[in-house]
Amino acid sequence: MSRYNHREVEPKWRERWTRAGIDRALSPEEARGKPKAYILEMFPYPSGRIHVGHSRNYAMGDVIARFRRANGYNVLHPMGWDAFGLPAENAAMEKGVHPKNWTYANIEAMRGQLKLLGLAIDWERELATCDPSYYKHQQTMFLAFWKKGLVYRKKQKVNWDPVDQTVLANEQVVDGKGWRSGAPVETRELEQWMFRVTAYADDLLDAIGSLDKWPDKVRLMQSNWIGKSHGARFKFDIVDSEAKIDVFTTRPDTLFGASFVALAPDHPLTKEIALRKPEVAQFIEACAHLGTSEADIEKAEKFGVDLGLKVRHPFDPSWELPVWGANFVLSQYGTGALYGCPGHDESDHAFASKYKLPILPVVLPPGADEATFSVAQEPFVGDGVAFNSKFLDGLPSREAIARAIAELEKLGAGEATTQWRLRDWGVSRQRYWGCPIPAIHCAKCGVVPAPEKDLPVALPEDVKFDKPGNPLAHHPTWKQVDCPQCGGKAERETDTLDTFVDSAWYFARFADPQNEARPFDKKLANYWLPVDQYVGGVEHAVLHLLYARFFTRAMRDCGYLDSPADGEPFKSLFTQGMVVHETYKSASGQWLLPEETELKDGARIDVATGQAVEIGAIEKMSKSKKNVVDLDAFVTDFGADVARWFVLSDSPPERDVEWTASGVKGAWGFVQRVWTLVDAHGRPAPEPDEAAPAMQGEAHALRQLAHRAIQHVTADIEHFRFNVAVAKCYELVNAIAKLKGDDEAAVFARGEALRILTQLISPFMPHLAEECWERLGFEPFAASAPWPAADPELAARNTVTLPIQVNGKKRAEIEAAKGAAEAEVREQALQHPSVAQFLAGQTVRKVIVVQDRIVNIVAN
RNA sequence: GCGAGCGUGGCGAAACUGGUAGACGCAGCGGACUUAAAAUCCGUUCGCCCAAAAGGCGGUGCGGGUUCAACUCCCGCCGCUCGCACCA
Repeated sequence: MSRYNHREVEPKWRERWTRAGIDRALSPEEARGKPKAYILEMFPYPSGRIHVGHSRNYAMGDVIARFRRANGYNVLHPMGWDAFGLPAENAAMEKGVHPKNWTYANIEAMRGQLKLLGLAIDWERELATCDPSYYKHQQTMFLAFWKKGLVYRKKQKVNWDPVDQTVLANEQVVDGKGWRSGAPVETRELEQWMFRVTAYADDLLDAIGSLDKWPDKVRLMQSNWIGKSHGARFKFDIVDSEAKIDVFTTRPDTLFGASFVALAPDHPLTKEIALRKPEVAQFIEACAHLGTSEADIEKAEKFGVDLGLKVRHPFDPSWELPVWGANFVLSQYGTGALYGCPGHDESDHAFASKYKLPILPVVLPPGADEATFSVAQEPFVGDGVAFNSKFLDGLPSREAIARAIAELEKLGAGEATTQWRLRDWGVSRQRYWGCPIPAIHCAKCGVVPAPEKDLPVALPEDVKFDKPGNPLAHHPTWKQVDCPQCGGKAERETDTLDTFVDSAWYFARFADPQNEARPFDKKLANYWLPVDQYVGGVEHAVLHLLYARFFTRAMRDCGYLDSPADGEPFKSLFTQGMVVHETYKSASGQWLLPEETELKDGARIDVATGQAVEIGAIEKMSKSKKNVVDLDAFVTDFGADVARWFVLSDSPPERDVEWTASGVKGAWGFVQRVWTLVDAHGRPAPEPDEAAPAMQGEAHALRQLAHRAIQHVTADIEHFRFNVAVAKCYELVNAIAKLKGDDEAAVFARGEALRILTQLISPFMPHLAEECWERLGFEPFAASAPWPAADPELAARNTVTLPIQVNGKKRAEIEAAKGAAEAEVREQALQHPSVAQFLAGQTVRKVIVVQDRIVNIVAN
């Protein structure tokens, strides 16, 4: 009897796998007709070290990758590093390390840690986005996009992060704060590089419908983000002026309920009037001081100022409406101006109530009475029937909208339009540690592309981080260059690309990561894409996934790839839950690592001081709260398999799992138990196709259970029900342990069950599986063995236990042949003694027999 | 405010298209082995009634409904989580 020693076993098998090269993805030619499966986990940012919390994401992808491989797929399961980004520069400033050295040292450390997990990854395809051999191609594509009109420059108000000293995309502003720094965002006007994401707005929205293997939640979030609304855009003529005010509305049917027009504080007209009207200038000033955080918005009252202008109603030139500046009008949405219809819009109602503007009802809710219906207290925002609206009267809202638009078009005042919430993606970042934008500014020629032969435009390495701002711009010589057009003195663009650009196409690069001439070979990309299974956190539901969808379309339209033709990079997406852990705080208020505490007499104490520890919320493992469990130490103590098994076993994969000592203990115990059983069996297991000796009783029952387990676990892995698959494995182990005896039948059944168990746990605990595989007399690898096939006859049930209910309450059980005739089952049920007892003195009204399921007798 | 999801034992959770609620794990309890502990193994565990067994009653956040049958479907509440946030 030998105890399972993971410290020897795990490294041994990893070494053998590597030597045999079993994790290498085959070329399309080598694959010879095998179907392909591209399994990918969102690649990590090399922040320093990996903790067990990170492992869940990779463990899930690895289960799928190994499962697909066992099922005969040519699997691509690569790993890379999202390696550009601010933390490297912060480290440079804090510790004086060069971002490059810091990043590569982290990659080195994290690669070693990831390898400890025994992931079936094709490491030959590893890439880092900060490597010039990677970003060179990104620059090439940037130029191609530029040529195609998908890249442009625009002077724009931008979100400026005062702490990180850089521009942020709208998507990176969370509650008015920088997503990374947490500092309140300011606005600045800057010349920006933009990606024309809106060129694909319609397609990006429509295609969401075809992403049936994405979580509904993510699809909804993307739809909302893109935010398409249909409506009308039209002009109001300003009284005593040639000028007009352009507005957007989704409800032109309520035009006869208009009582004012409102402009955004930074609308050009508002600003113009502010020059001569101090109260308007004051209003603008007041708006600028309003915070944009959640709390601020909630308590921000609507306010405005009368601009002193009048406009004519498009349907009735004699009807004049006042023009106001209002704080609730957004300059970035629509035209930055709207007409207020207080009767049928919440904001307009609040505004009109405050400033005593007319509130007119023009839409009658279904069932309401025209004579008594009022909107004085509450606006009605739903659909109904137009009234008080001249030629619209009597039309249902939908028709009234169409009719109103037709009228606006006839008058030449406006037209139907579509409005998007989605805006183009500003990608300029005033940082050093990012992909340089391959453009040159020439005083004579303007902004010109860097010549393709000069790519990559590489980052200089001799940079200083001694002052705030962009070190590239401060570099003494780097930006000096000759204009490729006129040959005169010119300057390089010093902005770098948002790191979300790097991650918007890395999955395509994995198809052909060593290609020097091109981003990737078209044929290879066509072969591997789309990613069949993508696994990552929900936090990327909008940003990364939207950008990747945009990029794939842009790459397709610039001729880099043909497939996926629909431009969808990720066929199936799974968003996994986090690993959470209790947080601990010392008496002095410092966060403590779990290992800095211990349980003593049921209370948790600080090891250093012996004082009680304050136990905080159970949160996502994070460095800042120190509620992390280091991977290396854990693997040394318990092994990678225990970590993998545990993070997949306790909770459904989409839900968070709490890392607990007892859970670890359970997984550890299971590993030992499996090994003990295999080891104790002490002889080779039968080959999968070996004929079984005749048997009945417990041995036969074990065979049945094992073959059913194959069916269950197979379906569970397919459907991402890892926790249920794990439970089935426990069940199988319990059954194997129960079967005693050393006769031929028992030995066969046990050996077969152990072989099946080994194969079923192999995607989850690959090291243990190999050790068992070898002990059972197989070679070379459990990891390369075909997935076990269930014998349909064994897995099938020939008898079923049927519950018998009387009036919906279970009273008895009977054994019946599977598929037994209804009449037979019915008789058996009615005659059952405990059923008869309940039927005494009652009349049977009805007997419901659901085949192989249940019998219900209705009596009274 | 709008939208989505969730709510099941002491805990994490199972339950396929409505068909035996609580699989499996943790913790607990009892036992075996041990001088003892750890480890391991075996048994047991939703609550209530009954001395116990047999058995019965109740039970999936709350209140109603549909159905022979509801964790599952419908209506109305309550609570939690996430996303969006003055989008005209």
